Amino acid sequence: MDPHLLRTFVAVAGTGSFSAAAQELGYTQSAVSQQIAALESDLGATLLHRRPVAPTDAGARLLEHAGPILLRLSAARADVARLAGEPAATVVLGATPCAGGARAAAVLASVQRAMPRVRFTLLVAGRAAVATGVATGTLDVGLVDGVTAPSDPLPLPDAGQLVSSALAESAAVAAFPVGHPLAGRRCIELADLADATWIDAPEVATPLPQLRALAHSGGFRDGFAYPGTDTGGLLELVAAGAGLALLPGPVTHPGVVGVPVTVPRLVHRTELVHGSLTPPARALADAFRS
Amino acid sequence: MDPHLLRTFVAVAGTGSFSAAAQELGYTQSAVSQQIAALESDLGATLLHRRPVAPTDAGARLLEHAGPILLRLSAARADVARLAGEPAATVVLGATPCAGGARAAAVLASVQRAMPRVRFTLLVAGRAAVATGVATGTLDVGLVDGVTAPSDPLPLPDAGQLVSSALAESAAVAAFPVGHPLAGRRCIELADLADATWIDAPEVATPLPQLRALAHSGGFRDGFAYPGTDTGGLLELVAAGAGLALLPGPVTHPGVVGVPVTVPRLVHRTELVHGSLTPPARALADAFRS
DNA sequence: TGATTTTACGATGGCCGTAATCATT
DNA sequence: AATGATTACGGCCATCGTAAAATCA
Repeated sequence: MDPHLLRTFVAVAGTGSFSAAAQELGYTQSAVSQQIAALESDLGATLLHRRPVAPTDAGARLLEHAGPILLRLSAARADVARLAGEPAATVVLGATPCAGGARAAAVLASVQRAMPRVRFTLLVAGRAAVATGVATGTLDVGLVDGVTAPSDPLPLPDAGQLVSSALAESAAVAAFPVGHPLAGRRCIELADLADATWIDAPEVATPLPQLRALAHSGGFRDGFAYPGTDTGGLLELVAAGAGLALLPGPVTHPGVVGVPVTVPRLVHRTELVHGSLTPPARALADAFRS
Repeated sequence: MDPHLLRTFVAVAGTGSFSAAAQELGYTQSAVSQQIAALESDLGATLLHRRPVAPTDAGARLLEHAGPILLRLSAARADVARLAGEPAATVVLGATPCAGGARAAAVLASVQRAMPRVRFTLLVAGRAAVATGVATGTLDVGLVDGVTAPSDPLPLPDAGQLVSSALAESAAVAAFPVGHPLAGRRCIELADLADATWIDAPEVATPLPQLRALAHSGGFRDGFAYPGTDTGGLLELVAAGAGLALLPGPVTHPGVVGVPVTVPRLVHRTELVHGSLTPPARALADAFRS
């Protein structure tokens, strides 16, 4: 199972086309066809239905493994490179929208002042992008926020020895439109909200699948998807009655009421996450922790 | 980073010799040398010191990744094979020594009676062996026991979607030789034992590194190592004053006193663990859970 | 019929083994 | 010296690209 074959397999499964995958990877259609054939013969199973091309059961199962394997592979490469290469003259901090606030900017600026020779950069991206970026070495340090139970860490993709430490916690708040029957409550149980319609805003609120996991429930019907990274825009949708959302911290938006979730007690936590650190990156991480 | 190269790298690092690794893998010394050279040139870092051959810092880091990657790779292969291959006529149950007790045998026998066409087998092995066996498909179902906090699952090597569910829990008990100053206590805090000498018996008691993690302490000095799988033998050592041990359940052995650990509250739990299940393996798993 | 995957085939490159060389104890 | 890693070299196999054939919509 050559990683190359794995990579073209996920490309083919992702694009749903041999030719598109070939173009994406800089191969010939023929080469892709041969690679898939080789992989299938190696594993002794057909991985893809052709015309239309879609993963078989076995292929779908392989896909679940392929992503993490490829991720870990590049994490290993980046990890070794960081340890063996010359000391990097640049440090990139990745942050999710909510985590990369004023404090992040201030810390970054102060460390930059202390080490003028090193170039510090801030890069805002989604949760998954920050986590994989840190794992693969694209980012030196990550700031990730999300909602969990107080004793549990934030769920991160497995890419080896990622260190994460909590920086701050605040209450997790469910956002209702005014006039919603539950909007008057002082506090609320998550289970009561399983039947409501929710907005799936994975970048700025809590991803729905995670919400279902936290509540041990299959509910939480999703209405709109909100791929944006702007809290205000999401709250507009909530005010308009498009659905509920589980957000960090207090909600102050016309037409929206925030109620803290008490059972299970949920917190919005921002965590600092990193792999092995170059010296300047270590300085940045230490600055955040102090 | 071809998995082949990774595999020979861990073999070389493990044996501490190019020639030994070559023999182990069925290669020539020359081939191994070339593979290591290729890997080092690919990663742009020297991974091994030569003469004596020992991993460099970068090599050690790579080793931390290589194991899980290789494990996951074979897990993927096994997973696909199980899903695509013909229905297996044999089911292998792996169990750690403490977990594979009378109940395991009884359940196995009853399922065997119900499905005479399928061959059910019990295989007793260490924790790690059972877990990796389940992950790589060598074992269909695993029974693993160990000590943790009540709310935490047992730590398992990451090999994808392993399902684990608790079967039974009992108190975790620290074993003292009679006459030990703490042996008279009704209950005990783990932190009080950090300065004591412990026997490292990873197969039958709690591995010391895990103990340190549970107590958030660097203590727990290790005296003897006890690689065996026999509780009686370990308790002989305890009685002789060789050190303490953290064990499942009540201790009844001459010269040894057991005291339950209360802070943090620790339990000895046996978990049922499996990946995807063939139908007969599913029957076995269901029998255990009911 | 047309788009798309598969097969055929020749060329290139990679990898292993044999054997000679080099280095360290 | 002797053990053990590296380098040199030749042969084999794998994989890619070009191009023709086959297959499904």
